[in-house]
Amino acid sequence: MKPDNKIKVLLTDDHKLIREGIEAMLSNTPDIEVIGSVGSGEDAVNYVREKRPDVVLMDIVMGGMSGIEATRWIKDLDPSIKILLVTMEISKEYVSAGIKSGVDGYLPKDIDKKMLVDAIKQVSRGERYFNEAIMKLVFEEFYTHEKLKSPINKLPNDLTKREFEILGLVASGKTNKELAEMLFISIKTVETHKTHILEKLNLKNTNELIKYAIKHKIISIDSL
Amino acid sequence: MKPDNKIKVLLTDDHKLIREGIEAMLSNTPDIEVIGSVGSGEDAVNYVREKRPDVVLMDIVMGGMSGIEATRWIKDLDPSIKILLVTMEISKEYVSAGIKSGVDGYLPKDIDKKMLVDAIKQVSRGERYFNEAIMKLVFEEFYTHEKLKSPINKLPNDLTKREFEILGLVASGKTNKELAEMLFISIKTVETHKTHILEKLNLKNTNELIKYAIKHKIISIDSL
DNA sequence: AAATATATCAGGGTATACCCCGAGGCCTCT
DNA sequence: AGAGGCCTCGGGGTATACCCTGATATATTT
Repeated sequence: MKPDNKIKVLLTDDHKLIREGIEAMLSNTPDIEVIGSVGSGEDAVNYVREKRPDVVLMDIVMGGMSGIEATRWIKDLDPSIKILLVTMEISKEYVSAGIKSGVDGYLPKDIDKKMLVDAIKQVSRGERYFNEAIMKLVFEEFYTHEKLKSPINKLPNDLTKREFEILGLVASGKTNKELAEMLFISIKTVETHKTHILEKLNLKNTNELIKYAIKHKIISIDSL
Repeated sequence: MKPDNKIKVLLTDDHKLIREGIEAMLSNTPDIEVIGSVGSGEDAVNYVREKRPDVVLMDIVMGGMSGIEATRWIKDLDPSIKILLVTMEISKEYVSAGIKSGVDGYLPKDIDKKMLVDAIKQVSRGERYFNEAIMKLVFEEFYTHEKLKSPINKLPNDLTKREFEILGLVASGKTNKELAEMLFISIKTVETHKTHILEKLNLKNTNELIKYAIKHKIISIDSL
């Protein structure tokens, strides 16, 4: 972008009043120019097909095509076009769906001029614009989602304390000898424990034990 | 929790020094009592089996079972026990894995006393403790993950076709003898291939080979 | 008091994995 | 024709894992 070129912005909102409000807000900024203003997602996509704005301010809730859907289309046409979603309230579904469709930022509708200008400049530079509230929301969703989808690991609870302890260490790659040394017991004892573990878990050897341990998340793949 | 009962805390870290440091930090707090201090994930799980702490402070990186895995096991035993992960540096993988395993909070190791006490009290009330940096990190991961789904699992190695074939079979649990029989080659040849594989992948033995294979999706966990 | 579970260890054995060395046949590329 | 990579195989060795049979001590349970 040449320094004398303003950032070309397209406004999309089915409320004319809001479009005009935003346009007024941006009217006196030196680096930003509103080059268009449309009232539907379809129009936004068509507009982008002909003229190429740098940034699209997109309302989420509109009659017809939603802002999310329009975003998908526009990003498919030209991923370099930056899209800022604008929304009344921050909702989980919209944030997640918006991210999936490839938006570059999220704005509340009650934004002030400075934030708006900052956001537009930021995404036009290729950065993203998400405020704390959004990130917190994403975190919450991520947290509950990740937690719920974690499978319940059946525990081989007929193992004794010592056996359990050894199970973890064997799975992490320790040899019998190493175990004997680090636990201050003889190799024979380690072998006995291991034999019992293999019996109880119905396994054949250390190799199967490792696979068992990974499958049942006794050790994690990340730690490998 | 009765008001006259202190919050019972278990410390888990394989560095005794750090355990003692944290214990000293918590020694003069009226509402918190350190009831135990162990040096491994296995010990933590076993300890929790007998005594029931309210909160477990858990190091992530430990010899043997990781703090993440220990968390999973403890949460499976008793989800009401709150777990705070403690880590040197904040890493994407750990945060994500930690959340999946059900942790209630995340602490950096260079925490001061006030933050530590706050975090413990907060999770013991059933709230979560994650700071801004963590949430931002999760957001970043969520964003890139949702946007770019690039599950290209390439194998950055110079294994030959034959070696690769054998890698898969070894990982699936075949012994050298079995391989020799099913491939109609001698055990010596199998050994040679395996030696080359171990060299090229910088591994030590079959155990590590299995872990490597699982990590790199050469064999799937489901097939175990 | 007796039975059971747990943790410890030993002898003596076999099977397997892993190591170091060398080597011949086959292919492709230069 | 030579060089190099790949696949094949061997001798001979050590280390480790695994198996079988027992044994002792301690603690818990019945």
